[in-house]
Amino acid sequence: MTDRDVPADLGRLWRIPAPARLGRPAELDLDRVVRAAVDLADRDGLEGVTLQKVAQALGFTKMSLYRHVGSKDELFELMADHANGPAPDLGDEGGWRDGVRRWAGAIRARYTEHPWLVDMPISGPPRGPNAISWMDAMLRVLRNSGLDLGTQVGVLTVVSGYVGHAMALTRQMARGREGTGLSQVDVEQDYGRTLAALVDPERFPYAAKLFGGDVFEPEAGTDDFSFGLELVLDGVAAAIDAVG
Amino acid sequence: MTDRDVPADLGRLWRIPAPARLGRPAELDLDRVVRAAVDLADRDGLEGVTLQKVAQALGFTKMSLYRHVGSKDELFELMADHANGPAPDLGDEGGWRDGVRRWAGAIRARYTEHPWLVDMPISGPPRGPNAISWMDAMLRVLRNSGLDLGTQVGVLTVVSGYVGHAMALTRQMARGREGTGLSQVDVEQDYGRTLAALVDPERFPYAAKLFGGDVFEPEAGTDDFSFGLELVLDGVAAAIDAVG
DNA sequence: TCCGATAGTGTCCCTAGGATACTATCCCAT
DNA sequence: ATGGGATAGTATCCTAGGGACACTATCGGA
Repeated sequence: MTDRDVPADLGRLWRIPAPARLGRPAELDLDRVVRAAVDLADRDGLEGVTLQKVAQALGFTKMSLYRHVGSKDELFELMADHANGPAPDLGDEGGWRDGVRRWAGAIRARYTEHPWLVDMPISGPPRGPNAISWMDAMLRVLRNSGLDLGTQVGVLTVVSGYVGHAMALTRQMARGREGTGLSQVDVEQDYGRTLAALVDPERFPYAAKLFGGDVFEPEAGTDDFSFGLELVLDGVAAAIDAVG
Repeated sequence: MTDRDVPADLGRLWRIPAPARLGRPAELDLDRVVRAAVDLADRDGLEGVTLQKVAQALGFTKMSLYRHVGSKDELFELMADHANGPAPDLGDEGGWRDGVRRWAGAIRARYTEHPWLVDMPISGPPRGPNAISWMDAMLRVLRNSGLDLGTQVGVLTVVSGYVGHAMALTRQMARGREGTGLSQVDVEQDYGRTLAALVDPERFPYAAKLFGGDVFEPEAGTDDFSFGLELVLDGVAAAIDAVG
């Protein structure tokens, strides 16, 4: 029940204050380290984050960071939780479907602010306080849906998985020809055309039809993100109907 | 239409034979390199794949690999396409829903054979021949669904995203306490209990209810994978109904 | 037979994460 | 006030990885 035997990294994630405060007081603190790392990632991407550079940005040496962070992987987890931030208040208007939509939109906005979040190696189920706050927000939205808790977690998994995956795809599309001044539309077009040259209609008839067609040509691109989200929401609706 | 101006890495992905065959013939070839790398990853995970070790496994020097592979990232892409393998024949029994179910099960099996696939940084939309074959298989399954091509691609995105994300979660759960002889159930239980100590009911009432309850206690664990998949399938069904 | 293209090698460099032993600093009890 | 001990930050070193580059070895064709 208490903080006893919480592993050190979890303690830092939750900012549990160290019990003793003896000796020389720290100039640096965890949040400064994490913030510096997040700033770096915002500018240069996840690859751009090295202990060296983080320390440099703070005016300390690389090794001093290890006083506050157990390893680079731990720093990554801290960065992710920081960048996710606490979930916003989603309000109560419109029932569960609107609520989930708002939840998805809100977390999508975070991904947009911090695109490197999608590059983050998935480090298991949510552990940090902010991750938990997003979880809490979703469970709140679903509280009157009639679904049992386990199922609500299942819905959470599917929805957050969808958002993450959709963002990753968008991101990597945009990243492909990064230096070049090509737009998203250009990249998709280029993608479609290049593959059209490679995909043999004998071998892959259906895919060939896709690349041969104009799906990847500039058009009134229906909002892919919304499409997938509404599809998932329809699935949730079915689950709720089934429970009645 | 021809192979002209296909980038070198794509050419290698599709195994387009080099136009000229002058000079000293190669002892090594792309497939041997890729296979060795995949074997290594199967044994030691993605982290265990270094150019050094791949070369060593083949009895060559590290730098010789660069004759066949442009960079480590390219090797990763080649590995992924190789590990995915060509999609199996999914048959025609049972309509689209059974078909998609089989598709998901089949690709899930590949993830199980090559768990490191989920660690692979998402490198954008499918580019390799095997990735295309999975795409083709899904489009084939959906060919009589009444959905237009763009929507079919949307369904593909959602389904494959779901499978990937679900596998990643499962994997990282299992990975958490790897050396320890704990079972999946133990890990989930430990996770739930640890977080129960951290999640304050005032701050996160709904999440606290979750961790305070017995959702993460050993029980007849409903199959999480199937649950999410059926939810997604219900969403697809709704999309198909909407089109009529 | 030898020229030139290609395959594979040896060596070097840079960067990264991290271990370890050190010095500097400050609180607290005497 | 003061010195001992705990803590913060530093200097130095190591290992490993990716990759550049110049080199040698080996073959096919004119």
